[in-house]
Amino acid sequence: MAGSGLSRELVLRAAVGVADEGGVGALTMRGLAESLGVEAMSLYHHVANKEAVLDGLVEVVMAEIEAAVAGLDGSGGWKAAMRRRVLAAREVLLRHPWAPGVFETRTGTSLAVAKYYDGVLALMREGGFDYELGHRALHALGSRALGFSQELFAPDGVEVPEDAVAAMAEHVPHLVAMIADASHGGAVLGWCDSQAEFEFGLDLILDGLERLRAAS
Amino acid sequence: MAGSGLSRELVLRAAVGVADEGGVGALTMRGLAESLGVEAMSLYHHVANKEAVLDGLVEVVMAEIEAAVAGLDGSGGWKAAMRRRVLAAREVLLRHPWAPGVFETRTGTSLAVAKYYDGVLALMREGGFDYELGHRALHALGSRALGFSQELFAPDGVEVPEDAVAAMAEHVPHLVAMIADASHGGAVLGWCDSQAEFEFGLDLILDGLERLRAAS
DNA sequence: ACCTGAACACCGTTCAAGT
DNA sequence: ACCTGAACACCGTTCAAGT
Repeated sequence: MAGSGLSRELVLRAAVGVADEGGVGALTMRGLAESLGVEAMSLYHHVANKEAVLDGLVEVVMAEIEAAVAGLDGSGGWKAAMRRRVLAAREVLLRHPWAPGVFETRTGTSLAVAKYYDGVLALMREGGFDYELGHRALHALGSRALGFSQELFAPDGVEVPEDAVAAMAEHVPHLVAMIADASHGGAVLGWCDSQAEFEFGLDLILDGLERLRAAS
Repeated sequence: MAGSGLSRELVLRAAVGVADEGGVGALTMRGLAESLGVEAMSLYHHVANKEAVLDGLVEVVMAEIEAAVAGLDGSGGWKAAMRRRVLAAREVLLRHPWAPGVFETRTGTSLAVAKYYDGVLALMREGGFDYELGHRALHALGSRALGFSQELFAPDGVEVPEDAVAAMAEHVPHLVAMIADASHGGAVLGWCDSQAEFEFGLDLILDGLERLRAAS
């Protein structure tokens, strides 16, 4: 009777909301249910278990990425098109900072992710890659094709307290000198413009691949 | 009286053993205690909490890596030396397949990891990098400097069942064609020689960096 | 000082019962 | 068909008590 109207979609949408707000650590079946105004056990009528919720999270994010990628300009050669695609995917992931961590535990089983990489491979095929180089290119890009890479320090722009840096200083003289040298730097390890760094690494790989393609 | 003689070191060594056998998922305070023939609460006299155990795990693995890297041949220029260093680190990580996942949740706070990257940066400095390019190089390498990168499919050599591949086939035509084309391939997604793929990606980045260094 | 049992506040999940 | 309360088998961790 005009009841709750719970559904798999509603559950997953709520799960994304919970994760966006508090990270995957905050995502519990009980908490998720509460955010839907329902009892925890009701969720099990729409998803098999928590693993299925996490699988669903990947699906939702991949759908957002596919939507962002769908309307993209394909001109300017494979490299330019790939660059646009990756940076569009990255923008989606930046809205869901918990997503990379979830992806890492499930790539390999997700059809949505496989489809995305299929599109990436198609783009390279059109650009003149044979399957062997395309295959290696996929591995060389790795998660960068989806717009993320492991950060070394202070992953999510976390500020490292000044005294922790001081305590480290004598053990990592080169890192300290590097920070001091950085024109854009304060004395924190979280100073990096990670977008610029991401693009640098991406271009390094794309340029390398283009060189190999041209030589093949 | 010749008692248990528990210590932080013993606890961490046992924790590595548990993780090696069953993954981090199998690592619980209660289970860890049992593997030491002790009550769970005894652990808290030697480590602050579970987070501290995970921090310690990183320390232990980094110590293994530093030991492996210490005796390495430094000849042949920065690129050759770096390649040897990264592959030596990778060998250690292959013995602890759970380690990358733990690293990803704590790089940024680990002094041991910072020290390792300090060494990597030192190597590049000696090879003629200025701090700015060295900085970018660290980000471009990312976790590859430690010997691991995100795998796209079947992360740990997990075999994807044949029927799952068949179900995917119509949605990922290029991936299917790529697999069919692969000379070394059966019809599974887990076919890759991931060591060769890792080295390909590593060399792509190292070659790109050397080009930039030489031009600078 | 180090170790322990009982207890607390959480988890995911099962099951039998409700409507 | 969908939702629920109680219960089970786990967690990490605190606390007061033992030696």
